[in-house]
Amino acid sequence: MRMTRQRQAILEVLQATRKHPSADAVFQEVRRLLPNISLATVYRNLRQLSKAGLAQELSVGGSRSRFDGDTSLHYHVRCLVCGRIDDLPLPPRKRLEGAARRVTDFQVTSHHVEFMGTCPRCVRKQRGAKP
Amino acid sequence: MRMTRQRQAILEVLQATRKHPSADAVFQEVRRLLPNISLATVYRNLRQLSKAGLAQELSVGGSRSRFDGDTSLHYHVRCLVCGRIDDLPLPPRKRLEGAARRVTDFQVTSHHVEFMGTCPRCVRKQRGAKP
DNA sequence: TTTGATGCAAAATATTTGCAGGATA
DNA sequence: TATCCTGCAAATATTTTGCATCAAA
Repeated sequence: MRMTRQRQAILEVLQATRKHPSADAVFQEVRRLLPNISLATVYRNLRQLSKAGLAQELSVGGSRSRFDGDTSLHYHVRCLVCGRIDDLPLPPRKRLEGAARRVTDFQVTSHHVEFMGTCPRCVRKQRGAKP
Repeated sequence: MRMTRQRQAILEVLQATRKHPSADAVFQEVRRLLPNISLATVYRNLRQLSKAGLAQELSVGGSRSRFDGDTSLHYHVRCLVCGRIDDLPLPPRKRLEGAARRVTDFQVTSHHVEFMGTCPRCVRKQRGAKP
């Protein structure tokens, strides 16, 4: 991966803030250093940097919302290959919220845990595809 | 809230599946019952049902991705009022992944915890706005 | 009846892609 | 120099909104 001025600048902006900016917010900030940079470049680099492990995308799983008719507190697993989401029959760790309250001044009212990995179907596909 | 045929149908679809469908997937499904329903109605209802506690939106926090220059495993708190996201200095519960593996056939490789609530600034605003 | 809800189309937002030219290793 | 990368514009994708009309309570 080439370290272009644009990529460099995006990475710097990302590492200099604690604000978890959106792509557009990164764009606005980087623009102050490189006024000609384009939003497309920011998008491309955010994705590439995330893939390379130099940044991370929050609430992974793409841009579309997913809905659940089960409103009880329960956790999810998401397949990083195909996007499939399953429920996880795991008792919720309500006590995590207590731990969170001790280290933040937010009023914490709920939490959610998402596990990530590969679903059985995609595991099989990957195994079959390699040889 | 009026229980229209559309709302009824959307709710039924949502409760009949374990697939955590996107808005469009719900639309396609509901269409089989009510061929004239519009996508806008589905969106409006998904939002309203979620607000009413009859459904829930996964990976809450809106439609835009957020990025983080800190790639270490750490948790986040999100303000449900203004969208602000803070890091949480909480030691990651790596052992959660073991618990997850015991109840799913996904290959679990990582996890993320997001707490939700209200940030101090919005708490103050709400207090000031009431009287 | 009253008023919230719908369908349609258009607008607003968010993200991705094709392509010709430019910069990095 | 060989590619990978960029900027621009156009294409997609996703979600929201205005408005006249409809239907639930």
